[in-house]
Amino acid sequence: MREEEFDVFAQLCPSREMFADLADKWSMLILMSLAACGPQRFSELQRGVGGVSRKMLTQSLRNLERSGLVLRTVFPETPPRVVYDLLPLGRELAELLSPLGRWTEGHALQMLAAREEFDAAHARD
Amino acid sequence: MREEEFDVFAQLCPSREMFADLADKWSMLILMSLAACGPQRFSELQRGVGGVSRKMLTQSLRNLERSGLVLRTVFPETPPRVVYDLLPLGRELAELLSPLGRWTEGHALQMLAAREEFDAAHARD
DNA sequence: AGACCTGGTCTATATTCGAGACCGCTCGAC
DNA sequence: GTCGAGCGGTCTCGAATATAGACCAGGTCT
Repeated sequence: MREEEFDVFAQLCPSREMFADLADKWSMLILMSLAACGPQRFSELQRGVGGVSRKMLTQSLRNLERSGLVLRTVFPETPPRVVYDLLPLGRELAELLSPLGRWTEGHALQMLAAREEFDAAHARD
Repeated sequence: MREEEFDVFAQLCPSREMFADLADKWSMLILMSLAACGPQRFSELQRGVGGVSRKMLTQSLRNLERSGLVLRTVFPETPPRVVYDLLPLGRELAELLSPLGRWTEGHALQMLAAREEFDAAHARD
């Protein structure tokens, strides 16, 4: 029993909603950065994940925090420090995500070549 | 040598551009569907990937085709059939993606619970 | 004192998405 | 033969979303 309970391919399945939230450029890069560089504060993450705006960083982090993947800790020093770290659930996920990043880096050239070929073939129309 | 050549975290790196294209709900689900159910025609994919519009399906498939991940074949029968299948590059990627889908299905409940807890904690403000 | 870093929020604009109409073609039912 | 449906798309429109950048109240550095 409980096989087939959840299905990411089904539009109305809760797991699909979760998948749609996680299958996002910034969320994935944030988790990968936390996995690769350890706990980081807000501005470290912003520098680590090149090109992310403060708004999207805040938004994605809140989402990850809400889903129990990331822990946000405020150290009440002066000035206060805010540090983000992976929770066990987030670490599990990040371990599936990191290979994806490495694969992309390793195959970027092949994909770029395919794109040029495709574009050349379709320019002749 | 050639270590550090590509870096998905760098905003201007070609691999990051590729990553941004692939780290997309529909592209990932399409690759996963092709990996799980084998070659499929356009309308089969549309039914398989619940909730995708024809527009986004076309767009994502073109993108995957352009990057050399997916092969589009038109069988000149009457009426013509259009079949999409994974190329080796796409199959490699799909093999990293599928675990992600299964993980999401397996941990959806935990994440939903975390969300409820988070929302409850922040409603008391 | 003036400039910068911190962790954000807010707004205005640009981009993207989803819903649905439309298309020409072919098939099966009536 | 004609009505409706399925095929593989394209086009358009309004709504949702992303990006860029200003702003903020503190504290630190020079």
